[in-house]
Amino acid sequence: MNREQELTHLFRQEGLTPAVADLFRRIVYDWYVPQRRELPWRETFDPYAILVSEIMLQQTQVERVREKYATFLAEFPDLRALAAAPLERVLAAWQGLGYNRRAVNLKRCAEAVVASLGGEVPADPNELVRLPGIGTYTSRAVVVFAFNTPLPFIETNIRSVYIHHFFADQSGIHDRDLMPLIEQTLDRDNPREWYYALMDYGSHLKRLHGNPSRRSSHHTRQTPFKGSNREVRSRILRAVLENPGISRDALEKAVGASSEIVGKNLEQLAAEGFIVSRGPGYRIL
DNA sequence: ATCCGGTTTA
DNA sequence: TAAACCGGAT
Repeated sequence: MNREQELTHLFRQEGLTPAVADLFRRIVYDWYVPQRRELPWRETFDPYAILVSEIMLQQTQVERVREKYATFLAEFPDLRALAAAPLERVLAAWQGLGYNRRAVNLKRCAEAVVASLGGEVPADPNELVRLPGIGTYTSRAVVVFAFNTPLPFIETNIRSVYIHHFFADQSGIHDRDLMPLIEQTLDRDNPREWYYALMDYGSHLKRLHGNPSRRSSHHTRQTPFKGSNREVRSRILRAVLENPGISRDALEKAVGASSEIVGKNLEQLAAEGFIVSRGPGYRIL
């Protein structure tokens, strides 16, 4: 019986005892130590840089973030720089990452921290989660990675690890059943490194075992991008970014959608703080 | 053509 | 709970 089978067996026999937790951590760390991914945001403890990386990593693969992270930080090296920057520059730096409202929210975070939190990223997840675009995952991940604080949290790679080892032949698994296991197996001596290990190992398991996270009750499939409103929206934003002051007519031509569709999206983008109508045309707020 | 993923709003 | 939100890799 190999170590993984032993883990499954022991877990079924006695539940998540300290011995089972130890064996589990050993399996994860033994895989991780020689395989550790070198990622730029793992080389800093700057809470701002870590916040930037976590926002970028929402819904976005590591390889796509890697380069943008460096150029973004070069242009906006700290919270105050980002807070003071024109939104137009921030959105331009964001192009290629997708989900542009993350960039708007990130800038708003910077403004809020500078305006009312003394310019320091809070070390308390309950403070962080009040900021725009920061939910339960990001608030805890930032605190764990920036301050090495032992807090339980879950995202897709972590989910894969726990489903693979503790729910091997089940599906429809809810996060509420995973969180206690995450809590009880947390390496309290070095939570930052432990979560790196979980994430790298989980990413590996997906390639090896066909994404165990699909067996989560939280797994969803995105509708096609082609022909979607998301596509129209991104084209509008890009057109305004590239042609400040663009007229409504030119915008409709550039986007290739009906006047009704463009108008509806323009309203939404304005309501979300992306775009303003000024003079004859449209520009970034 | 299909796959991947946190947060917010309804 | 469901639906909306992006772009690049495969």
